[in-house]
Amino acid sequence: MAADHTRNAILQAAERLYAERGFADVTLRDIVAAADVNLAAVNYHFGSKDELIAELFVSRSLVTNRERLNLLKAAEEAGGGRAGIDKVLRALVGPTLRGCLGPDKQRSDAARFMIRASIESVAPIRKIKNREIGHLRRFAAAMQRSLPDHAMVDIYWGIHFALAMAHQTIRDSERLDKLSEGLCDLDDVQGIIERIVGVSVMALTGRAAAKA
Amino acid sequence: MAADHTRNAILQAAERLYAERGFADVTLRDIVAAADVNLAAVNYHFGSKDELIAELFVSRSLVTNRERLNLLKAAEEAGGGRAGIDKVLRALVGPTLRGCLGPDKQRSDAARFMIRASIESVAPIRKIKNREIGHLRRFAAAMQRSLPDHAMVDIYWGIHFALAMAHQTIRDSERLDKLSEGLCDLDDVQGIIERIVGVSVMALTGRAAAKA
DNA sequence: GATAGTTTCATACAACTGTTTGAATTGCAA
DNA sequence: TTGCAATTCAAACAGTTGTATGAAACTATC
Repeated sequence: MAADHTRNAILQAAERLYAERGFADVTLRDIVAAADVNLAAVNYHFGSKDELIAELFVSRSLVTNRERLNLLKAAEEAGGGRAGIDKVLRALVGPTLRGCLGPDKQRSDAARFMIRASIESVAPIRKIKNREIGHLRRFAAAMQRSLPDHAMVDIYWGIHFALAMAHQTIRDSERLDKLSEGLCDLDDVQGIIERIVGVSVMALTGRAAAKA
Repeated sequence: MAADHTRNAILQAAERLYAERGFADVTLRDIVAAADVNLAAVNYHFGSKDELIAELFVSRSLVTNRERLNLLKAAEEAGGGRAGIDKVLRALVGPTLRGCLGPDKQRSDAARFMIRASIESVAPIRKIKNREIGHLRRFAAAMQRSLPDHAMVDIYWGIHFALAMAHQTIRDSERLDKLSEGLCDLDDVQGIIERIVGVSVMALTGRAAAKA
């Protein structure tokens, strides 16, 4: 249908503008101007501004979550139902980091949008984030299979810390870059992933991780 | 002066309201109503809404930063100019965590305000945060004295990860609580500090930390 | 107790926001 | 072509926001 054209133009323009300028100072009028559609089109196609934002965020989250679970599944199948803890953690933090870090120039609107979403915490997105707990539980279960004699409480703290490091690196890569005067190479995504996985494995097991 | 009364009433009301409801949906009119002063008083005493927010944030930050540096200084003096890495890290993450975690009921408006400030990222605060790098460098220097044969790049990553864990625990304690179904005790502030310090020390040295 | 400076107040302002409306247009099926 | 639904459009709406104004009420000094 031709109507999809308008819908997609709005989604694409919104994602780009939010990625570039943040949620706070992008108005519907900015979006419709960029998408070259009428102001009323947003409410017609999405119901409200918040639903537009939510749809953007949900669709992007689904992609990341699917990738995470695929990696986890692959790792567990390769290990006969049990994956090494480093592999589980790599499946947890890898997709997001790969999506959101790396050289600025090649960062997609989608990636920058998700970075904004994690920095700015706007109402419609905040509500959705609360539903991601079910997703994390599957990683908790996998980690328990990987470390059968660990207490669950330590596993939860392990997930929490791993996500904290990944998240903060995405959120505030600028501060680390300034603080270290460029010493910390934020374009070396694979190196960062290994660093975070390494620390997380040590946090959980008290000893160094296997190399990737 | 009697004029200070109005100023302080505004500051106090603003802090309480921002702490309770966040920056997004507290207006100047809410603040002046709670402070029982005239609408124009905010612009008269602070210049603008943003300057009011900035003043609140700066004054609260100064308190935390001073406490951090006092702890660091004390630890270094006790160690003859060099503090154990665990003590440096405890000085870095302890004050914020003690201020912002612990049982809800006893959390002050100031603490909840700072939590909001870290979650919601509003423009006037974002600008100020960029100036905190000088403060962090003093911790980097102390860590270098503590671990003289470590590369600076690892020390920067250590600071980054330690702050990441502390910050995320404050930001998203709710998610961890839900995920772990209460298993992770977020009221045990000292326990959390030791957990974060422990992981950070391991991340830096590859071995377990000394007990507090 | 008059005066000058500070502080308060009610009110208006100007701009911007997301949303709604109802008519015009388009696309498609019969 | 006709009829009907889906879509687009310009315009207005209703509400909110932070800020400015100028007069009034204070306060302290001489």
